Amino acid sequence: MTTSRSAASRGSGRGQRVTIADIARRAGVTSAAVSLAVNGRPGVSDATRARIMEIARELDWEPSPAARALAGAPVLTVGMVLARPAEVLGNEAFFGAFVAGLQEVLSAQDYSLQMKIVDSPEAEIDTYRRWFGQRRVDGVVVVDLRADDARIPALEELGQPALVVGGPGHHGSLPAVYVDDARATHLLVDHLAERGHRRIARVAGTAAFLHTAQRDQAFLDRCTELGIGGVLQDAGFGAQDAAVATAELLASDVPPTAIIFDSDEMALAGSHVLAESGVAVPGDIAVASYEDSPLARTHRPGITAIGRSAVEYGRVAATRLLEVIAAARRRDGEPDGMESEVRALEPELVVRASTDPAAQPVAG
Amino acid sequence: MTTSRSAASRGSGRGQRVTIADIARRAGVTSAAVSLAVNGRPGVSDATRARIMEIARELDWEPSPAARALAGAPVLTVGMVLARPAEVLGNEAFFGAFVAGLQEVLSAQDYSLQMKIVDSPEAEIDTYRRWFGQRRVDGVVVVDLRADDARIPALEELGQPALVVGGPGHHGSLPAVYVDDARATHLLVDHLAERGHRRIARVAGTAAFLHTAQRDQAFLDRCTELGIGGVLQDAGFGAQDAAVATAELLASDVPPTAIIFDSDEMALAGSHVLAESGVAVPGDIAVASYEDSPLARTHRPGITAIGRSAVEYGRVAATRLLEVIAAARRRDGEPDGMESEVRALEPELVVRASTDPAAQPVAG
DNA sequence: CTGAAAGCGCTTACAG
DNA sequence: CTGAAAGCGCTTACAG
Repeated sequence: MTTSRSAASRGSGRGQRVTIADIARRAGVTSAAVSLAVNGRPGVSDATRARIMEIARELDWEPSPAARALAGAPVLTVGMVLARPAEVLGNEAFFGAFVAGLQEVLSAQDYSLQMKIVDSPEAEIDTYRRWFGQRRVDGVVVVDLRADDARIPALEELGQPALVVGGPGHHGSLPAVYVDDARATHLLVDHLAERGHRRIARVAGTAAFLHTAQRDQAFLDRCTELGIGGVLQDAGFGAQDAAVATAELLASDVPPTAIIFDSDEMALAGSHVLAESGVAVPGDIAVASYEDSPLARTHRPGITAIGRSAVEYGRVAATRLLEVIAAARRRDGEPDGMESEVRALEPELVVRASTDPAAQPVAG
Repeated sequence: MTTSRSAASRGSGRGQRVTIADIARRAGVTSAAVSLAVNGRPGVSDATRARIMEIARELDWEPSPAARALAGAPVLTVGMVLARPAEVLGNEAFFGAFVAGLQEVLSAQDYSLQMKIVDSPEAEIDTYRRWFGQRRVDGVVVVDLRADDARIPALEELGQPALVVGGPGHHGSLPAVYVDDARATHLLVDHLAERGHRRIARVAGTAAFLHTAQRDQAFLDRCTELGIGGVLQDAGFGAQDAAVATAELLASDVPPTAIIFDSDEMALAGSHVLAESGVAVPGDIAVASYEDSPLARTHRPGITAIGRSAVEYGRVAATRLLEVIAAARRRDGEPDGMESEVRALEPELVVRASTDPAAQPVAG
């Protein structure tokens, strides 16, 4: 510590940082002019703007996000907090794919995703409060929506940009995007009914989540409408539970002739149980899934599934959240009405051999 | 816009933010004293420190990350950039699990993960440059290590905390954590050899990644040592390619009696092909995987795999990076020697019925 | 269209 | 152990 470098090592970094002051000096203008120029705001002539931009490029200037944030500009970060154990998330195909889709859109707009894992919904709400209090994020995306979710009123009260993934309903006045699960359920049940099934089971995921309840309801309703027997089998979480649920269905007095699973992971696990028990798919029992994946596709027989990818879901969510953030910034506190708009993703059915032997050419 | 709120709406936020100045006023000290107190630094008496902390809590004070960062404190964020398409990432079980593990450790230390998807290694390097230039991150984790990876020298030159996931070798002077792939390969090959296999195939993933090459080498070497026939079959990416590779192996003149796949996704896809072709597992051909997952476990027969979970890998990586960041901060520019230390995760073999019929009780 | 200034909320030497 | 001040790098009214 013999050399003096107090000025450099204090403050923000390595010392040789180039700032708008440097650019201003070179351009013979004030730093305010530089700020206006680089942010594309009116207030400088085209000529000086061009000169300033050129110098900024020459000097390899990078704006300081900290300084910008401190001065009140957006921090270009959106947050997502997950109240589930890491192990569980890691096993969910949905999670990685959804995040990847979010990232793709956010990165393209120079936005970052900030994630945090907590262990309770209370801790999740607390995190939102702190994040917005600290101005750490410009907005948040809320996943794993539940019925009467405590996070919704908390977020409404905070009055900050938030996008709910899930619904419809139970997202209060917040904007939301969701896959139309009722529609997806109809697609699945109708397809099976058309193929002659009269006794269909649904192996359902975690009951706490709203979409699970919605699928349950739609499933039962549709079965009633079509006059076919619908069986509901709860299966908690993941592959293990789905395997158990499938075994239970097999053991019942009158097993179903078709099973719809809540995810590809569950469908695969269930299929393994069927195969092990010598049950032919789809000959004895047909199999379908609410979620598609490469594994569902390469499985033999290929598994009929709802084809809305989680990646696409992530993209739509990110796009919508960015809109909400932009709107909030524009009105700066005044409500605006249209930002609570809800957007639904239309599900599509991908028919494969697990429900239709003709769907998959032998040389596939 | 009739009400005046210029002072409030300018600057950082909603106006009613509580700052260390507010605390200082209430406590009858300067804001400098507050700063020292809340950061646990010496310079204030225990009594005033306690009083300050109490007031901070009462006022519900939250430090401003922007202000801290601008004043030179760590930004409590680590970055990870991925040069792969979102779709590919989304399908990788490894990705989600690894991120979940990272998150778990980082969140506990109040650190955030910042991710970005780019479309080339050059863009990745550029992102590192900008992130550190902007002081957006305190460190980065580098994944998908390649042989002679251009990112390594770039990061070395930047001289900022970085942790390489992968190796050994090819990570230059940077600290690294890796799963010992040579060891994992021995575990797999030896296990198969012990069970009498004399012709083993390896279905390998993307050739560009270092660990693929290392597994190739270790595989060939070990086969030679044990005097058994080793077949290498390249399979590019994911389920589809693995299915094709497996079909090709089946079509060869003398098919192997065992196949080792690079990931659980590939092993599952390959198993589907085997099942479809009427090949008994493990009777005709045994199957093993370098990566475990719930699906590999519930598959029938359960798939023998290397049991080091990606979640755990993420945890170790985060822990190590945090150490490196702390060390860098302590020495403030002076090299320190021990932070380039490399840490290896010891792989474990989980034997299941895909290689050993006795391994899985029928009533599993 | 341009200049000069205040302010965002902290941290960190430097004097007392 | 405590006070007073400078500085981090921006943005945003406000005057000219």
